[in-house]
Amino acid sequence: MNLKQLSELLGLSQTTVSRALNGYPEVNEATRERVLQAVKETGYRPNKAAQRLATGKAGSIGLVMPTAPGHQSDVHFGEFLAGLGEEAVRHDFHFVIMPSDPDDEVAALRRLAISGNVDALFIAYMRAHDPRLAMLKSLAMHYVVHGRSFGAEPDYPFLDIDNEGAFYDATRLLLQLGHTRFALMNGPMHLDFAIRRRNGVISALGERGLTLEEDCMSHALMTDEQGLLAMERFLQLPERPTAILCSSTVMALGAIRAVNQAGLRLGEDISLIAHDDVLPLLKPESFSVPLTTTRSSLRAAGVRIAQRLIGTVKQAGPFPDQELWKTELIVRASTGPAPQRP
Amino acid sequence: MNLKQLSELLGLSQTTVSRALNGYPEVNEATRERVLQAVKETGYRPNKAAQRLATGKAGSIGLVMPTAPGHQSDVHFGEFLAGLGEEAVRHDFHFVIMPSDPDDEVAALRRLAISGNVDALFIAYMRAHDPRLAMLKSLAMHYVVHGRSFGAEPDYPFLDIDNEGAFYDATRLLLQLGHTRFALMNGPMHLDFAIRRRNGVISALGERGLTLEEDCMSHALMTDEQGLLAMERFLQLPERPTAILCSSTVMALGAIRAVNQAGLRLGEDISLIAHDDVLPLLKPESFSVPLTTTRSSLRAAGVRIAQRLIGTVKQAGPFPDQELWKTELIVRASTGPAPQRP
DNA sequence: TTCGGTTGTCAAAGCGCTTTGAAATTTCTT
DNA sequence: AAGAAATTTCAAAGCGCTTTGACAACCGAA
Repeated sequence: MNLKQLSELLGLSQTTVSRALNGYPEVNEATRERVLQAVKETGYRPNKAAQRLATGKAGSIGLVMPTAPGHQSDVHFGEFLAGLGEEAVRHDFHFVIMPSDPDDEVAALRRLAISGNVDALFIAYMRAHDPRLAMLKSLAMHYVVHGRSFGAEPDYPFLDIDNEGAFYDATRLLLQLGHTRFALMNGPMHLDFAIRRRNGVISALGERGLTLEEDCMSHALMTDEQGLLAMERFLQLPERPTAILCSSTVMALGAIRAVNQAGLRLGEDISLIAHDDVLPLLKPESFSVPLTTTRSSLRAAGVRIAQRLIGTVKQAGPFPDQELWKTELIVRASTGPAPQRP
Repeated sequence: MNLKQLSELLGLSQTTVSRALNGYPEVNEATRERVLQAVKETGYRPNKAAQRLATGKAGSIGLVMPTAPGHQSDVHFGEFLAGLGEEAVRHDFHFVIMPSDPDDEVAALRRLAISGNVDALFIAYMRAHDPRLAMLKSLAMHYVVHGRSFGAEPDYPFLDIDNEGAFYDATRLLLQLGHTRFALMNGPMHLDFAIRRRNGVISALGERGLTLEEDCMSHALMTDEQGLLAMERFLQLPERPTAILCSSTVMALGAIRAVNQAGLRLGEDISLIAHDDVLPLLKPESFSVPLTTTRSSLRAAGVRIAQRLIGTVKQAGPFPDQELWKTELIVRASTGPAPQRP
C-alpha cells in the first residue's frame, strides 16, 4: 500500500493525502478525517526511504559502534543507548548503528554522515586530541559529543561530566580522613575521562604536597578482572596504599574481591571510592560493604543528548551547546579513617 | 556530490557510472578505472536513501530495543550487539534500532518492517507464546529469532541454545555429587529460556524422585542485586538448599556475596552452577572461587545470526533454518560434594 | 561488402514521497 | 449579482539512484 494507491482509493490526489497526513493547514478537516480513517483501515505507512529522499530528513540518529573479533563490548554502551532510546521513542526517531573496526572509526563516521541515512551524529569514547572532531566540523551535520577531547579546542557541542572535579572531591574526602598513600585504578589512558580523573586526583594530592607514583596508577579496561589484577598489584607494594580511587563500579567489584582475598577489610584497612554510572545491574549501596561513590547517571546523559540532538534536528528551540554536569559524592561505608601505621 | 554531477564531470552517463560502481560486466575496464579514480578524488558516496528507494534493499538489519524510563538495560544486549556488528561490518551492513515501549513491541516491529528501512529483522527476548511470531509470519520479510517461544509451533527460523539440556546436565552433575536439596535462581518467568531451564532442572530431579519446591525457585531480573536477595532467601529456608543453579553470572555475583556474608563457603557448604554468556566483564574462572558454569557465547550467537540474516538478504546460499547449540559444562571449584548433614 | 554478434554507452522510466505553483471551488464583499 | 478573497484540491516536478531497452561502434565471418 503506497500513497498513490491510497489516494486512488480515496478519490483524492496524492498531494492532498500527503498534506492531510503531515498536518498541513490547507486541507479540509472533514477530508483529513476521511484520510486518517483510511490509513487506519489499510494500515498504510509511508515509505521512510522515499520520505527521506524527498525531505532530506531521516528521523534518525547515527552512531558508530566500534567492534571487532577481539574487541570487548562495554556494559556502559548498553546503558547509554537505553537513555538515548528513551527519548528517541517519544519523537519517533530511531538509531542507525554503523559497526566499525576500531581503527577505522573516522572513516566509518564519514560514511555514515554522507550516506544520507541520518540527521545527526552522536560521538562517544572521546580521546585526547580526538581526530574525529576535525572531521565532524567539516561535515555540516548536527552532532553532540559525549565527553570531551583533552587538548582540543573546546569549540564543539558536548555533554560531559566534571570528571576532574569528581575525582578531586573524592580525593579530598580521603585526605580529610587522614589517608596519605593513594592509588588510582583508571580506564584506558588514551580516553579523555581517564586523563581528567587522573588530573583531579593529582591536583588534590598536590595541594597537600603529595604525589601519585607511577606504580600506584593502573590504566586498563574497566572490567571485573582488571579490577582484581590492579588491586592485587597495589596490595603487594612495599608501601601499601590505603586509599583507592576507581573509575568504575564494575572494576571495583574485582578490586573488592582482591581486598577480601588479602584478608583486609574494606572501609578499615582500605578505603575505596569508585565512580558510579548508575548501572542497573550493579548497585553500590547493596555491596556487602556499601560503596562510597561519585555518581552521575549515564542513562540520564543519554536522554539529554538525545533531547539536544532531536531538538536541533526538529529546530525546536535553542539548546546550550556545552554542558558540564557535576557529579554527586555519596559517602557510604567503603571509606573510613586512615588506619594507624602498624 | 551526486551521481549526476559525477557523471557530468566524467563525461559519461549516469547509467555507465552507476554500472561501473556496482560491478556490472558490461562496462569497459578502462572506464571503470576512470570512474573509481574520480570517486576517490571527489569522495563521492551514493545516497543510501535513493539507493534503497531504487533497489528496495537497505543494507540493514532492524531490531527493536525495548526501553522506557523504568526499564532496565541489559548487559547481555550490548554483548549480543557486538556479535551482530562484528559480522555486519564485514558486509557493510548497519543496524536500525527502533526504541519502543516494552508494551508496544509488536506494533514497533511492524512499523519498523513496513518503513522500508530494513531488509531483515532480528528478534530477541522471546516469551512463551510470543505474539510477535504471528506478526512476523504475516510480514514477508526475513527474520531470525534468537531463542524460541515455548508453546508455539516451532516453524520459524531461530537460533537457540539448548537451555533445557544445559540445566539438565548441570543438575545431574550436582546430583552425582550427592546433593538433594536444590534451588534455582532464574530469569523472569515469562521468558522462554527461563521456562526451559526450569524444565531441565525439574526433569533431572524427577529422575531421582526429587522435586523443586516453589520456595526454592526465584524468578527475577538477572542483576547482581536480585542475586543477592534470592540467595538470602534461600539461605533462610528451614531446609537450606546446598545446590544452587543460577541463570546468569551477573546474578551469581550477588549470590556469592550472600553466601560469604552468611559465613558459608562456596564449593563446600553451597555448590553453585551458573550459566555463562561469556561476558567480557565477568570471567567466572577468575572469581575468588572459580565458578562452575554452563557456557555458550552470546557474542558468537550474534555473529551467527548476522551471518544468516545477511546471507539470506544477499541470497548467498541456503542457511539452516533452525539451529540449537549445545552448551559446555565447565566444572570449576564452586561445585563440590554435598556436605554431610549436621 | 554485408551481416550477425559483441561490447560499451546512453536516454528515460520508475522507486514513493513532498512541495510548488496553478486551478477549481466556495465564501465573503459591495 | 459580480468580483475579490479565501479555501480546497490538483498535476507535475524533483529528490538520487538503478535498471530497462535501445542504439552506436566495432569485431570477424561469409
